[in-house]
Amino acid sequence: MPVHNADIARTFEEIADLLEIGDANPFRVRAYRNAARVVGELQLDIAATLARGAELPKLPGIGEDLAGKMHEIASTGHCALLDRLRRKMPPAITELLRVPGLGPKRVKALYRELDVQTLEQLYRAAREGRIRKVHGFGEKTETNILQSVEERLSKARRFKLAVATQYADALADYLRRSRGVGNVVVAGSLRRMRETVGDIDILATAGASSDVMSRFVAYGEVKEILSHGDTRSSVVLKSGIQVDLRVVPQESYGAALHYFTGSKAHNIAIRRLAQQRGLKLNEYGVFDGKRRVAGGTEESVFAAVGLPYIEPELREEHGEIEAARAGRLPRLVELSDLKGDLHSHTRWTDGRHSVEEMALAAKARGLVYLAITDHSRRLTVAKGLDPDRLRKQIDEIAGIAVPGITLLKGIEVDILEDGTLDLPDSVLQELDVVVAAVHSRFDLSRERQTERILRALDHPLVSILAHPLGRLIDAREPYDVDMLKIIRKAASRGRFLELNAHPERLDLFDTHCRMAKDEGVLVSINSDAHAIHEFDNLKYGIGQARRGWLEKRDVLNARPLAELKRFSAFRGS
DNA sequence: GCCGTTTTCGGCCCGACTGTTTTCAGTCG
Repeated sequence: MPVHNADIARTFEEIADLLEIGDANPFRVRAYRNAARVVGELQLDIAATLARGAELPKLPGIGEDLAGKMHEIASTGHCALLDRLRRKMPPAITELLRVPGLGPKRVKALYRELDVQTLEQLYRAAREGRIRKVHGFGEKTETNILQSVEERLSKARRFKLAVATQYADALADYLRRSRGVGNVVVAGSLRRMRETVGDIDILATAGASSDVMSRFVAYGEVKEILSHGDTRSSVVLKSGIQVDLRVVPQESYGAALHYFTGSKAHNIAIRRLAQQRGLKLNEYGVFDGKRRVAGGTEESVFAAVGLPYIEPELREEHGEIEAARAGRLPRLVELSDLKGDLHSHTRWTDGRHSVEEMALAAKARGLVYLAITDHSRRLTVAKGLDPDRLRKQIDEIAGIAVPGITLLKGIEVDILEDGTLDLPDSVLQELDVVVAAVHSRFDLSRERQTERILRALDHPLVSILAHPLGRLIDAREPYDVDMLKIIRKAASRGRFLELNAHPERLDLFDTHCRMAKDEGVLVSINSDAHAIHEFDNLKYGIGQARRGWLEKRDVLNARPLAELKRFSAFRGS
C-alpha cells in the first residue's frame, strides 16, 4: 500500500487533535497542524521521493523531528507517537472536535465526566439532559450541541466558487443599500478565487450609526443567525451557506480587508513580519505602540512590513512572501488580457447556440478570435461529428463573417483508449486548431493513462490538451496521470495545455499551472462554452490561472492570432 | 515542535462573540 501525502497529513492532523485533547503545549499542536497543511499542499510525492533514496527539500515549519516522522510514516505506514496516543485516548473522540462549538477543552470534559467518546454517545447525553450538568456547560450549550449533531455536521459542505459568488454578490448589493455604509466587499476564499469555498466573508466599512449590521441579520435569505454582535455577525442562508459580516471604521479598511481575505497561513506569516519590526498588526491597522502607522489600504499594510502589494490569489503562504521580498512577484494575467477562446461548442453537437451566435457573444466580451471545437464522433451522446459532418461545419464556418472576430475551425477530438485520435488525419489537417481530450476510460492505471495522453501529444496535428485531469469538482476525481511527464512532453513537442474555465472543472490545478510555467509550456484559458452566457466563465479560469502564478506571457490565448499561427502546433508538425 | 538581523532559550497572531459565571474560558475565524 503506497503512502500518499494525504495519509501523512491525516496522521499529523490526528496527532494534533489527540495532543490538543490531552492538554499538550498548544504550540506543539500548532506545529503538527502546520505540518499537516504543508504536507497536504505539497506537490512532490514524499513516499516516492524517499523510496528513490532522494532527500526531501527543507519544508517550512518541519524540523528534524517531524521530518523523521515523515520518514517513519512513509516507510512503515504507521507512526509510533500516534499509536501511543490512540492507546491513551479513544481515537473516535477526535470526531467530536468537528462538532461546531466543541473544542479540545469541552471534548475532554465530556469524556472525563460522562465518558462520551463518539457522536452517538454525545447525542444521547444531550438528549438525556446530562450535558447541562457538567461544570462549564449549560442548557444553551446543550441545545446547540444537539442541533449541530442533528444537522449531521453540515459545516463540512463546500460550495463551488461560481455558486457562492452568486449568493455573495446579491447579498453585497443588498448591504450596499444600507444607511451610512462605505465599502462593501467580498473577502475570504472567494476573493482569493479558491475553487470551492466553505463560507462567504463580507467586509463593510461604516460608522456606529449605520444600520448595515441589523440589515444583514434581517436579510430575507437568512435561515439562522449564529451570532450577532456590533462588529461581527454570522448567519446561515437558506441555501445552507454560512456568511460572516465584519464591520470596521473606514480608516481600518485596508487592514481589515487583508485580515479578512486570508489565507490564515498567509496572515500569520505577515503578522510575524510585523512583529519582527516591533509592530502589531490586527484587523484595525498596523500599530507602533499605540500609534497607528498604516491600515487604510492593503498597500499600506504590506508597505509597513516592507513588502509590495501581494494579489489576493497568491496569499496562500506558498512562497508569495519570499517572492515579494525578492521583488519577484508575478504580474498576474487579467481577464482583459485574453484575446481569444480556443474551445467552444455549438448546436452542431451538444451546444445550445449557432456558430454565429457564439461568435457574436465572444466578440461582445472583447475577444478577437474564437475556435469552434465541437465533439468528435465517438461521443455519440453529444452527437459527435464524423468526418462528413465536420466538413460541412468547416464549410459553414468559412461562410460566416462577423466583423471584429476571427473564427477558427477546430475540433475537440476524443483521445481513444490507445492514445490514437477519434478522427482521421485527412480531416484533422483541414482545421486550424485541434483540441484533444479524454472522455472515456477514466479508470486506466497511471502508467496506461499517462502513455495514452503522451501518445496523443505526439500526434503531429494536436494543438492543445483539453481539461488535462478530467475532474469534475465534487463529482469526479481527476484521473491518475503523471502530470510532470505530460507537461514535459508538451514542452518538447511544442503543444499547449488547457486550463478549462468551466466552474465545474477548473482543470488544470493551480499547482500544475506553476509546473507548466516552470517548464515553459503555455496555458490556454478556455471557456468550453456550450452556450453564449458561458463565456462569462472565463473569469473563473483567470482566477485559477492567477492562483497558479500565471502571467500574461504564460497564456497562449493572451497572444494575438498572428503569433499563434507561428506556433508549429497550429500548422501541424 | 520550530526557530533565530535582539535569542540555541524562550518565545510562538490577534480579536470578537457566546455562554456561563460573577470576571472569564472556550471557541472560532
